[in-house]
Amino acid sequence: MLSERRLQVLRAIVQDYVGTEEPVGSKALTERHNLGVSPATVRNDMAALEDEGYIAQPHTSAGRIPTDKGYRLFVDKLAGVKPMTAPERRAIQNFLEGAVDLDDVVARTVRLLAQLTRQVAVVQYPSLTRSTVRHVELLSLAPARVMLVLITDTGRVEQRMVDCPAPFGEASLADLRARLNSRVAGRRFADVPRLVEDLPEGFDAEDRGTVSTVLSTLLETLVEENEERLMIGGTANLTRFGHDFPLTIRPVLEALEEQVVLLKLLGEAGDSGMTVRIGHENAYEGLNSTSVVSVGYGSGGEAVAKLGVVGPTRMDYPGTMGAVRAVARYVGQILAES
Amino acid sequence: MLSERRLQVLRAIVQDYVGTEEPVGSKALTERHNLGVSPATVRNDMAALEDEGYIAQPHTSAGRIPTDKGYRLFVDKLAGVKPMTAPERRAIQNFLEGAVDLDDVVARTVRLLAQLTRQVAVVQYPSLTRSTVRHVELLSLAPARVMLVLITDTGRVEQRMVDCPAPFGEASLADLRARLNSRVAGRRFADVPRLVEDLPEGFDAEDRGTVSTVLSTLLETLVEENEERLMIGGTANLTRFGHDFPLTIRPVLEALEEQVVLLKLLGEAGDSGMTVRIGHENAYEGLNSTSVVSVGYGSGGEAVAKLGVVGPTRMDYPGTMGAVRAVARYVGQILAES
DNA sequence: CGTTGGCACTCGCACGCACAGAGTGCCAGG
DNA sequence: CCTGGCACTCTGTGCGTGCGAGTGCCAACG
Repeated sequence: MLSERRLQVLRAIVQDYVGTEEPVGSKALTERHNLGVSPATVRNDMAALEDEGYIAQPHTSAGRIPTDKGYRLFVDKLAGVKPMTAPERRAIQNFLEGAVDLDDVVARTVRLLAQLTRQVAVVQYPSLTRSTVRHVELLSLAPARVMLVLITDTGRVEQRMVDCPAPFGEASLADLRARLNSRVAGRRFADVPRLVEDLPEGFDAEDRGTVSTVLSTLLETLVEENEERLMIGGTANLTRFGHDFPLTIRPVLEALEEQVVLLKLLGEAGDSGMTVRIGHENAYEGLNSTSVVSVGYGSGGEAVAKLGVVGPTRMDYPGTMGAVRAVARYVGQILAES
Repeated sequence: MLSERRLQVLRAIVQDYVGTEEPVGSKALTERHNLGVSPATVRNDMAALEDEGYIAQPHTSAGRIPTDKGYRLFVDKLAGVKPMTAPERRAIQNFLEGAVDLDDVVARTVRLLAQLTRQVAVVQYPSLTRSTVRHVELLSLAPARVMLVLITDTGRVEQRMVDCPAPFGEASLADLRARLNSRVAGRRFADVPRLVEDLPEGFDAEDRGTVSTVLSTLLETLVEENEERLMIGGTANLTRFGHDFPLTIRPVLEALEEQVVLLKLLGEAGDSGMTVRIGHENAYEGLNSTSVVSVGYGSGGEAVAKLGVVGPTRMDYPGTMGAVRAVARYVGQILAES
């Protein structure tokens, strides 16, 4: 177990390194933080910290920089979440309240997060799984062609074409529309399959095929759209990454283009509370020199999607976590209102 | 006017520089291209080309590199469009045909373009202005709350909430839905305002306010959605930009995040045929060291939107133009089929 | 007059080297 | 356990040098 002072030294190292981006030495430490001990003592502590794997030196006789393990300890034990100031909170709220629709909410959230944290922001669209159906609309475009429109309680709209096995009259269509909505409106997506299971039985034999086709398309939509979409922004902040550009930045850009990777990244994060994944804790190799701070957000008490930021492991964790948490909270409010 | 040989020299310089990324000298030129003259002669020609502003030297006694003006001449007079090979064309077609909906078509197009050109791809969603209305759907969510869903012939769906000034019965809603669709279904967006102008007159006084509100929301949607959206991809290719990273890449990333800038960029390009904007020809300052190759694409004969790539001025123009043209052509086909 | 070979000149760049500065590890003493 | 001192190890930087690529100019040639 590390002594109290050694933890303080680690904290000081992380703070200084995040600020200066340069390896920090024993002398500089004692000058900038009044630890009450001499550089020599700090050197001993640093040697111990290095033995434990919390810090490392890039080359012999250079200062120390935190390792992933060091950051981990810092985040878990040494740093709190820095709350936003009142003016900042007000600014966030104002900015988000200007949104006109769901797309706009997401877009504004991305901009906001990127600006506050000066890093790359990632925001997942509110998930369908936990959402409820507001309305299902069926439109006849041709005798054997129906358009299915699904409207969710988060204001999202999905549409699908359905090619029917047989012509389908307007009357039958209206009938189906009515029965379908009476069963699923207001219900959770997860419950829909069970609720519509026996629906075809109420129809004439000739229409039954079409009804089944429409229903299976609906179910498909529910599942498929679970492969959720997301929006990213603030990629220009990647230029503040480090000195050795191309090599560091390229894999990150590639990861950001792969929605699958990002979704997995967010998905792996815990469902409740804020998650911080540091460096090699990220499964995806390209993100080994980045940290991901993510948190769930949602309209009610429970989370329907996640948002977060991707930045260098050398980041201001307390500040970033504060910003992420605050934004998530206010987005939740906005979604609940609309 | 430049002699034939001098143009050949310019062409050779551009080709070599694009390939090697290094200033090209007179000796190397005569070796790699058999111009039939000696280095000394080429030197004279190069001096002349430099006087005219087509090429420049980074520092005294280095080779020459093309200027924006040089690239311009190259593109206009010296280079054709390199057609895609048959296998490439087949690959493009296969890849695009796998798309399941409009979003997917656009997403695939972006990926494809980025991969083919190894540059940043930008694809505009098919524009609404020139599209036609397939269907307008009205849904009653609450007594005084209607949801308006607009479906276009390109398969795009837009929805809007409408708060009615007075409760609006199901019967009136069905009536409005029917009349509205009989007037606008299949018509061009541009014609819609004229077509619905006198629609409120056919309704009871108590409903007239609501009808007007719905109609004006519809018109708003048509206009607003003209601020079209776009999708970008292949940003990882920015890492192949040049040697002096952060400075070059940052403004480009910033520009790419500003949809407004990109839309303006595409909008400024000519409506028909391919447009190439080189370096300082781009109005936006951040893109002064990039070239933009864009072209319109559309489902019928006429263009409904644009797509293109953004890359360093030092790019393979014939190849890039070939890829852009081919992709635009096949996307048009796909859109026409669906 | 255009083309050519020759020649002197100019830079940028890589290399070697020495030096200062920062930081460490270790040790002996308080 | 803390502290001051000391020797050691690196890296980054500045400077001088030599090399090579490339240019511009000029005189000669067809």
